[in-house]
Amino acid sequence: MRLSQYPIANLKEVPAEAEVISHQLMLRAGLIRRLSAGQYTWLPMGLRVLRKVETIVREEMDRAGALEILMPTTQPAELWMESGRWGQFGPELLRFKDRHQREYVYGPTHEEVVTDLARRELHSYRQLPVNFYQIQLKFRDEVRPRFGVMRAREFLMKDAYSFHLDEACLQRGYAAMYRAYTAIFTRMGLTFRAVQADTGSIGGTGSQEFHVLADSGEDAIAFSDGDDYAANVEKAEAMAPATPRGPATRPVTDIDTPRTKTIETLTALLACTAATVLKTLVVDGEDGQLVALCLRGDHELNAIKAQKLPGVANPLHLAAPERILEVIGCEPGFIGPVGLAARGVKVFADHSAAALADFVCGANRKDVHLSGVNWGRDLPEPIITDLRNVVDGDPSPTGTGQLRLVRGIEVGHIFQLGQKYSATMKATVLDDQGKDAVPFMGCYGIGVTRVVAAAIEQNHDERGIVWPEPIAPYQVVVVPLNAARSPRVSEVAEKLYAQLQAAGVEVLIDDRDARPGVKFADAELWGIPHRVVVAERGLEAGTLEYRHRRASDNEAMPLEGALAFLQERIGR
RNA sequence: CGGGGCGUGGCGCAGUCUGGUAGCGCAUCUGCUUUGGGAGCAGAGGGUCGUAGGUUCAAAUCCUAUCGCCCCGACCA
Repeated sequence: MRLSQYPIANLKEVPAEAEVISHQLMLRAGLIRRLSAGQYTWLPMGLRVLRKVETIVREEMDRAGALEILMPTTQPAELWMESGRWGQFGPELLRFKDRHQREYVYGPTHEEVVTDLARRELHSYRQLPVNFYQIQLKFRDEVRPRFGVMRAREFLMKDAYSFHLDEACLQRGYAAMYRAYTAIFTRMGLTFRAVQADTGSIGGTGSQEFHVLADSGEDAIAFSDGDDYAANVEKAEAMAPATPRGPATRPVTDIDTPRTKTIETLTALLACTAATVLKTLVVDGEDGQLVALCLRGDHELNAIKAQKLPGVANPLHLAAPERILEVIGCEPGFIGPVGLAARGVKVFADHSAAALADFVCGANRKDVHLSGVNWGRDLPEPIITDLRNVVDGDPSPTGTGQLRLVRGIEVGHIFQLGQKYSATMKATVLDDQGKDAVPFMGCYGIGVTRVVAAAIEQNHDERGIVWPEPIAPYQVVVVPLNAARSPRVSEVAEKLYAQLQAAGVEVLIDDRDARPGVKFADAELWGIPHRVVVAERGLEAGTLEYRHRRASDNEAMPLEGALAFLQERIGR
């Protein structure tokens, strides 16, 4: 493409709406434009990247034996009523009516539609296993769309759904998708990690997420430095401490702690570490009761784990202060587990909280804490469970190595769904005995648009985007300098451009009447991997200047054989 | 949905408190000069100040309502 004929100008200033770096760079480099909250138009330069991501996904899905289909974006509500999700989904599901007042949804996901397809088309076990996938726009009416295309309301997703006669076959299909995803993100040139994940509301038995590693990632992931264990922190298991609880050595004592409502102020006042303090959080129970969750002062509650506990409301909700005052007789800030059982409050403690002895906790009286408290002596033993987020240095649940924490952006998720949809929607096939069998399903998603933003989060510098080569919009940019004054520069640049094009290289020529600085800045903002400068200066010596986007210096390249030089660098 | 903030040429902002008929930088267009890291000079075009009411001789500015957008939180395959 000729940049002289490209109408979208790069922005020097960052639009005020953009907070994260990928969003800023995508706007500045003219990859996307916002239409409204969470909706973006993809401009030519951005769309090329999106299509490359899509192509890699498609090729690897095809290679894995999946079959591409295309389902409608809009779906009749009946299917959602049939699966039961019409009631389960909240306002995130965009609902509307057609002219006949028939209810529809804009698909946020396609389990219902694909299951409906399966029950119409699949009748025999001989047709299984099968994996249908599509690359399709989705709409989810997110409470708060943000970060540009990273968390948009409308986005492009690759969603695949597999059908299997039995669970063993599902496992094999799932494993094949794991391999396909690994191939996909590897081919894209991204640094990523597959981690065990919580299955969330989708349910099912096994689930793994694929995260692009980036410091700005929304998710924390934990992995062992001793083996290949890796899990989302939501899911990562926190082990009981290696050293058991010590003996009780001190009596319970009141401590005056006026206005000391946080662990931070408490440890400052008492000159102790947070690891010797017990923190008590009170949440709503299932039945209107309250439930107390005890953690060591230096640990953080894991909401996913907590809301799965028997008797705890799901979703997790911190109890209202008024309700706590009513039941416990004290405002939050001075809550402790002592005496709660007598008030009908169930007490759970994290493994490490349960291992404390002679600990400090709230006294359930304003401005008072207790010290020297011991489980079993001063209050009943709690229900011991895993309640906290793992922290860096925790032992790995596998027993090998320690956990390390990094941040990631979830770009893929694979699930073993089981028979949830096939059973509810009666998608059965005949097995080899001629009996009805309910297929096992898997579902596998990749956020195609999100991959683009994640790639930028992971690969950029102060000058702009640094595309991994497999997804760069163009491979090479030819930059003639001062061509207006030098017919020779223009000739050489045009010839090279034509050669590269003929050789099938994706090439840009910056034939704009612009100063060198402008051209360099734009090429770097766009993140084009290979840059060739054509200028009088080098032509005298019969050389051009080559520079890779990641390099900091120019390299001379011969004018004769320029094509071969570049092809070698591109790696073809 | 709770909390906070912002809507003024395409983009970034000032002006609002204290009412007097809109300004700066970037971008765009024209001309001349310039040409290896986002050029200089001269000139030009472009805004009913988100929208709708109200107060006033007079509203970007004050009042009311409303819409949109952003951030934090809760929420989220």
